[in-house]
Amino acid sequence: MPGVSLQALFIWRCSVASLTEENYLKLIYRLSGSGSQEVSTNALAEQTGTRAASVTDMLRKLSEKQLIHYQRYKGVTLTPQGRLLALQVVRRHRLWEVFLVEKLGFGWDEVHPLAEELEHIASEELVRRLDAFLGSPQADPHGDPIPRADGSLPPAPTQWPLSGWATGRPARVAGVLEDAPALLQFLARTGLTPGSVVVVEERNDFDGSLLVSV
Amino acid sequence: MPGVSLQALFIWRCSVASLTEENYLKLIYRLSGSGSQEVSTNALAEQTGTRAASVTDMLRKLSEKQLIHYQRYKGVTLTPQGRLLALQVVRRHRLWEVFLVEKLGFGWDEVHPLAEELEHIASEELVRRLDAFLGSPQADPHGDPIPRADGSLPPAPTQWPLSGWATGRPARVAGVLEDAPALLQFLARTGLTPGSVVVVEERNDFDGSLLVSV
DNA sequence: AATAATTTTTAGATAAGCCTAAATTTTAGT
DNA sequence: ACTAAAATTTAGGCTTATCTAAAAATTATT
Repeated sequence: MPGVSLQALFIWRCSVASLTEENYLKLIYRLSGSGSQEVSTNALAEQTGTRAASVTDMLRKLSEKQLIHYQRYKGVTLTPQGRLLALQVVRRHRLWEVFLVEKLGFGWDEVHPLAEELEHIASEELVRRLDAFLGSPQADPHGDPIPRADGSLPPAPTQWPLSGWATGRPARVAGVLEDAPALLQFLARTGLTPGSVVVVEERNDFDGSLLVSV
Repeated sequence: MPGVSLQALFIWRCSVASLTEENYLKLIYRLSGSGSQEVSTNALAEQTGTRAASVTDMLRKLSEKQLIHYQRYKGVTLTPQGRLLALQVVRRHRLWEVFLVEKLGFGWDEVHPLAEELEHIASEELVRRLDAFLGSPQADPHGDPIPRADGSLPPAPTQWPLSGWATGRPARVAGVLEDAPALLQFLARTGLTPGSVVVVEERNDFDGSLLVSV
């Protein structure tokens, strides 16, 4: 019987990322526009609420773990492994948001902070069962697509920014790009929720504001 | 208008405990037999999988936060605040276990590790809604009582003779009615001790004997 | 192209939670 | 009661993720 060289074996290290590392990967994914552009150290520092020096430390670490492509002073992008991890975190986040809204009756504008905590529970079995329990939803309560278990994305419904929509022509709200609680609460109060139908009444070009009827 | 002394105002500091601190409080609650006896440093070290020196560090910290009564070399007990925090963690743990079994279809024996993670999400609104969603259960899938939001405990589960229990359905041994030493030794040898979980595999009606797995 | 401004990195420090090794206190055995 | 054993604490270090301050690289301006 011929010997088999152990050098020939490779394994996937699963769940290599700490909670903090997961948050960095998720953020890099978001700021890079789903993975296309490079993300700067300062941009990450601003979004994480930390200092650039701390970000640099973490980037070196993620780079050693082969989760990002990183060269000093040049910004970062995700590797395929890093991208998959980021997408799994996003998947968990959005599934929990569906749960919180559909099953527990939370408002769609209240669930983001809770999902930020729930998303870090990495059990694949849990995610599989949660997904089935919710009926394998394609989008979260904000209208954002939920990545599949393999990291692929369901087709996004075609969407345009409301700022470019013609006045007087009805449009259905597909989602909101920001997740600042104050903004989401304001939108919820005025009825500007995903699925609602709105009409742009006036466009004020001097400051870019819109007068919208729901 | 009469002045109101600020000395008359007391507040609850909410969520004073880190994840690790919560785990210590929960463990002290359990090892103290729901708060009655003192717990030793070594007992905590054994259960947390850490060294006694690390436990001492944490005890000093919890003591400064007024969550435990602690005197060097004398063991610890929970203060009322510490006890309430521990009970809230236990409440969340057991509610999530009900969710995982009843809603996601996990086996009752698979849910503990997941609940260990979910229990640390401290949002009171989340717990309130989860409780309502589950129909305010009184006990978790193992039959353990779920503390109420105010820290009170529902009446302990009623007890039945094992001889009348359905086959295949797990049961927790509550006690033994006889005290013949030979019987108790036999039961101890086979692991049939109070607190152990058993399943009746076969019932032999001809002689009333049971085949039980522990 | 040279310099000023900005961005990013390096160097050295801190707090939480853990460690080992050594000292101390308590408990148990004679 | 006195010593041996066990339990507990103290002292000093390590790692992770953060910080500030200073140095280096890049980008922008003149």
